[in-house]
Amino acid sequence: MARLPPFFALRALEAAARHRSYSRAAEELSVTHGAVSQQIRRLEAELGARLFERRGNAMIPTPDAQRLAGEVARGIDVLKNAVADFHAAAVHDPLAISIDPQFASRWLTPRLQRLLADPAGANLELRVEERRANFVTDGVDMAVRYGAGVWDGVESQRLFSETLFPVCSPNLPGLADLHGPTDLLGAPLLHHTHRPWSLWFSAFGLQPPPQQGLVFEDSVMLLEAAAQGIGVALGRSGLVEQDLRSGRLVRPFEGGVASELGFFIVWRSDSRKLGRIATLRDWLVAEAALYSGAQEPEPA
Amino acid sequence: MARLPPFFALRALEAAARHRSYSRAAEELSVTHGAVSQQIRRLEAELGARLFERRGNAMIPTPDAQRLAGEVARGIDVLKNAVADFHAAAVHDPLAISIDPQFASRWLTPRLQRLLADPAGANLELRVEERRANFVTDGVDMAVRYGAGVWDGVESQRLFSETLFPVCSPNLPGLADLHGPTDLLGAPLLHHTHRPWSLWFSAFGLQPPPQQGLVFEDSVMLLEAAAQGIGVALGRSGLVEQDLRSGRLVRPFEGGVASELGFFIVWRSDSRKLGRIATLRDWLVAEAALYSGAQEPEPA
DNA sequence: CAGGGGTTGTTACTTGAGCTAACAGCCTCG
DNA sequence: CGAGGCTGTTAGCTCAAGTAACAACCCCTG
Repeated sequence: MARLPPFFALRALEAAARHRSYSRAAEELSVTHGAVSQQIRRLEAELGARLFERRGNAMIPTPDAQRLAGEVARGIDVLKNAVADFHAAAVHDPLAISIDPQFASRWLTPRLQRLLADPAGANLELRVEERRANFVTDGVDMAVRYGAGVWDGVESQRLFSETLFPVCSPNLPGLADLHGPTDLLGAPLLHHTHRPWSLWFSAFGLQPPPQQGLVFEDSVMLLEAAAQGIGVALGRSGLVEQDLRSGRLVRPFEGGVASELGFFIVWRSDSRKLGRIATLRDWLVAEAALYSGAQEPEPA
Repeated sequence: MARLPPFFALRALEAAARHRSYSRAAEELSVTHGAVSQQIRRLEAELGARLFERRGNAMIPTPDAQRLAGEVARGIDVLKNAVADFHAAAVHDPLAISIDPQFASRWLTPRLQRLLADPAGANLELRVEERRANFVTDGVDMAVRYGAGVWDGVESQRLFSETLFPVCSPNLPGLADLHGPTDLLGAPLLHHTHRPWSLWFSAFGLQPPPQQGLVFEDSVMLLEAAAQGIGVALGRSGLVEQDLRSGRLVRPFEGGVASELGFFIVWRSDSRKLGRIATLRDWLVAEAALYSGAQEPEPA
């Protein structure tokens, strides 16, 4: 492929051919006429052909130069459009959101109608996916993730603030002897894969017991076991509220630990769609605050 | 219209996206990887968006960057083609020749078949036109002109070498008294618009008489008047040969002046089609030498 | 026809964009 | 775990290219 002459020389040619004047071209390109003159002279040397002829005070392009200028104009247009489209994409392209499946099904779906009716819900691309999407390479603008709210190179905002505390059946044997955190070290503990008891014990400066015995992946099953009086489970404020109200579960003693874990809205602070991200984020946060508690989803 | 980012930055983006590697891109662009890295960083700053993400040893473009790169590639292609077409035009475009009408009708037309059958006659654009075409602005590659062979900024080669000498009727009164140039000063002179007697007299260091009396535009009419014994005409070797052979005209005394005027092939030495011009020029010159004399055309 | 305003040609000089070079950090693979 | 390969980053330099200023030329107008 033939080497491309200096780009600015081509621009100068194009502008000069259009204006039929070096001075006008120079003005348009914000340089002096001398610069245009030199560029075109160099271009003529490189192409091996005269491109302009001076006629009085006008510069007349040769037919060949005119044709070349036209083609160059097309090329420049393509480039300008490419850049313009890139910028426009930040405004018009869907806001791609990678969403935790649990969050999507248990929390977002019931609110989807409301979201879509709101301006914040315009032009979204909701991707419900298990894996943690890569913001840059996957073209994801925003994500809803479960975790401690600390991820590399992204900003995040907590959607729900949740408290962890022990719960058990009101009929649990030895319930009366449980008066504080230390007492739990000897009690039968029910474990959960993603919310280990260690979160609780370490908050009180205690060495947590090994995560052994019954380990549940599903919170519903965990709480069911607790309700049956098999042991003490670590409950989440959002999830056990109903059971506490109904008396199916009780708290052996007061005192909760604010959990670091939870659902977070995550985004890159250098995203080009920051404005739209903020709008949606604020809507989600407001919505979460509105109905705090009972409907919180369970992470995978 | 949005400002275009530095062209080289766009090239770097395009190459890097294609290779998925700054090093490969740098290689292709004949710069160091650092240059590519900087260019893309600047481009990211200017566009306000990440364009690449490092994944292990590969650089993955974002979907947006990929799309932009594709468009940029198109733009670059348009430019490359524009330049390539420009170069190709020198080889494939018709050779445009501006031809003096007299030359075309009296000399070239009878040889047109031969010319077109010859490789030199391939892909020509013959423009028969009175006015002197401008090589640069009119896209003319070559011309056949009548004159002294001296024009600004162009090269030329004489097609016919012609000699000027006095001719008259063998029955001209006082013919016997004409023995040399000086004698003509007193003789009745027949004038021609484009070949004044001054050409003749000044060659002998004589002050030419004023161009008054009978002034012809057409050589045929001029020679006709001379044959009728009205006066002495300045004859051209190419044109009067037949009349001399038939005895219709005679030369009062020997001695001719090489005329500077004549038909010339004219071209620009900086033409991109120099090779093809030379081929055609040589054909014309050879052809003119072949049949020198009788068939020479008359300028307008 | 002189002269003012406008245009391009041309040159020496200068400046800063952007490249190189070199080193560091990180990844991959054998 | 080390070698080789990739990109990130910085300092520093280079030279491509623009400026500025003058010259030449054109055109129009009073």
